[in-house]
Amino acid sequence: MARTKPGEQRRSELLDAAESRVLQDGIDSLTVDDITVGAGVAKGTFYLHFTNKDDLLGALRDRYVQRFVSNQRQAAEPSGGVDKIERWILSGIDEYRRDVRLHDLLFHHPSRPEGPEDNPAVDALRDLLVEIGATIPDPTATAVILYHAMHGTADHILHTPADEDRMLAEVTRLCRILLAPAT
Amino acid sequence: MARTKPGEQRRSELLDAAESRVLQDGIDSLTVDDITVGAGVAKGTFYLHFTNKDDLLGALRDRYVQRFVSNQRQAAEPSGGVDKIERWILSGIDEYRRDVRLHDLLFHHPSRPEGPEDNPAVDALRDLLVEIGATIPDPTATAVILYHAMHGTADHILHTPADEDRMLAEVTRLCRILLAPAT
Amino acid sequence: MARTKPGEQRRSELLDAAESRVLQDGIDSLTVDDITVGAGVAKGTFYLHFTNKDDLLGALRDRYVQRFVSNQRQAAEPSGGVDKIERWILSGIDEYRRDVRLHDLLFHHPSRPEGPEDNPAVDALRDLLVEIGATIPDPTATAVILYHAMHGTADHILHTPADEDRMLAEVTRLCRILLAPAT
Amino acid sequence: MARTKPGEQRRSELLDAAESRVLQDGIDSLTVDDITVGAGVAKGTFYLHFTNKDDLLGALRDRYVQRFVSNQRQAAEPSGGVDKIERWILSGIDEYRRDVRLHDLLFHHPSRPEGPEDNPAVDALRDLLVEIGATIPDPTATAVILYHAMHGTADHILHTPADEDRMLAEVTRLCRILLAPAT
DNA sequence: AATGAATGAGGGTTCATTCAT
DNA sequence: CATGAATGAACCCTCATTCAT
Repeated sequence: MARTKPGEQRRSELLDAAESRVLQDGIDSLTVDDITVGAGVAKGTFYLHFTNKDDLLGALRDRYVQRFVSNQRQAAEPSGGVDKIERWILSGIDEYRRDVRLHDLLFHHPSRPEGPEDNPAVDALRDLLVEIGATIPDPTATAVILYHAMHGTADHILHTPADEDRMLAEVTRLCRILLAPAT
Repeated sequence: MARTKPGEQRRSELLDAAESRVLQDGIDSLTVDDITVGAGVAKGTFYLHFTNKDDLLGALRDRYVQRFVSNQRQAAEPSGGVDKIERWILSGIDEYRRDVRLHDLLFHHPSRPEGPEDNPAVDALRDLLVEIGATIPDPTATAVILYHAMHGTADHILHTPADEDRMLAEVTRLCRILLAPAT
Repeated sequence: MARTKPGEQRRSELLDAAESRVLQDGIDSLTVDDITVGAGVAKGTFYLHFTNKDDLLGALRDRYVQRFVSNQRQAAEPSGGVDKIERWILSGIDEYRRDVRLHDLLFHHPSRPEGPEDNPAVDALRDLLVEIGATIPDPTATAVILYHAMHGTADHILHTPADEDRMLAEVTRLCRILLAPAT
Repeated sequence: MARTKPGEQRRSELLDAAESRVLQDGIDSLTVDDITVGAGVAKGTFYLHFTNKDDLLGALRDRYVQRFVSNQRQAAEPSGGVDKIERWILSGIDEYRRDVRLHDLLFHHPSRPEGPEDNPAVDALRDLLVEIGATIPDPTATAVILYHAMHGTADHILHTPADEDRMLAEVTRLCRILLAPAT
């Protein structure tokens, strides 16, 4: 039986198996055994691809962020002006809602290394604000706030799905108000 | 030496010791031994006051929330109108900044029981918005967003202290815009 | 069932169990499980008395040395002059032969911390040489050599028991020659 | 690139790599990976030349002994009489000092198979004693003792370099006294 | 009310060895 | 001859919880 696979694929399969377990039971109960059994390999194989469990968690986080920003970028692409921001925000909320569980599990876990570690999503949003030439005093500050409003909105909708419509409406209002050309 | 103390005091001392260790090293590395040594009691004493470690963590969370809302209420008290909201927000940011580490450690930890579990701070903010008669379409939605903007701002300032002024300015702007009587 | 025992006794029992396993199979195959099973306690109990396996090995070495020098001292006590040295040497050989296996296992093992770490037996021998007023140019150097001659003799007898008599005779000759008042 | 090399050379390179790693970190931490990486070959190649790790360690020991006795023989060659013994001893000390670390690492390690296994160096010394016609009652016994005195002296000088001169003087004295034609 | 010795399940990591290519 | 991905048994150590005193 051909057991050898290209390195990238094995690594991916291990990440997939880990992600799936994390979604089921969280990081704390995640064991290397779980992962390797899930990926159909022996325990030692894990250490051929990751130096230890934290290394894998880091890889999981990187993969998450990469997927996220790439999706969001794609969704906002076609539009322009304030619409672009709105779409970016709304697609972000959408994506968060789909993945928020994984997000929180991965990023609100003590295994995450300390340190500032700036948020690529905030940076992307700031760039977008600049790009559309929004008439705002401080794009960075606005980006931070919008980003957290987006995140909080997604969270809230998850906890209270009934509030979905009103929350989306309010976020939209916030967007328009914050970015409206001051008259 | 009289080693017996009133139950409430022992319990408090254990909570204090635990909180102090959590602030130093996080929850994951917190052991019952740490706590009892910190409180100057034997290991078994812990189980006289808490049924298990998670029970203590829950008590720590309750104490945190109680302190927080009570402080914020006090700070906003004297003012009225939009000022009251602004004060509430700014004092919240202030307090978060002082305690955000403990907050995140306690509330972003997998030991926290799952489930919706509504946020008393958001409720308090909504009540405030209603109380001052803000002319907004959806006080609840606005409260959610303002709350997360507040939290995100505090987080960002912690990571990037240099941004303090601009962030506070932007949050103030947000408050005024969102709550401004629509003209 | 009264499971609690005085600390010193538990510690001793663990040392005994470990020593016994080491004598059977050497240090490399010694596991903490072996030790605790041998001592009739749970695994965790081991770590109540030793910080880790190396710590226990160190304790085993200390105990060995203490026993050794104390026995040797006792054997040499009654005599005086060159006789005292001879007795010390011969009792040392005797004891080595009884314990050489344990000695080598403990002291010729990589787990032993590096570093000079002077040999208490050599020191004791030097003191003895001085005490009896041996007419030798360099008591320290003579002590080193006699000590190793003793050790080597014991080793050789163990490997080749048939040589016992001749080896003891030669060591005795060596003693007398080295310490004889130069004429 | 032509990766194939004559068997003897590959084997030698593997031995060299292993010896070098042993000298740095000891046998316990020596891994087959270390060796093959050090020799610039793949892991599997190791098993083309040695049946397992212990096999390689045995080869390392054999090589060591071969080198040692051949060097010592060469050093003693030119002289005769007691001088020859003295030279043999002193060159032995010299060589031990240079290689004692490797010696101890290789020969005081549990991986060494058990059993009597007589010492070729002692045999060589006994032959030498007989050859020069030393007037001693028991050449074998004397050889054993001299050999261990030599080894112990080398050890001591390594631990306490300051004692070098006095130790060499004492060993010389011992040689002369032990071998001196009894008057 | 308080103690603290004892428990024992649980999991991360290492590494010699194999074997399909 | 040579490769190196894969295997999986083995073992140390942690720590929440119990319970006899």
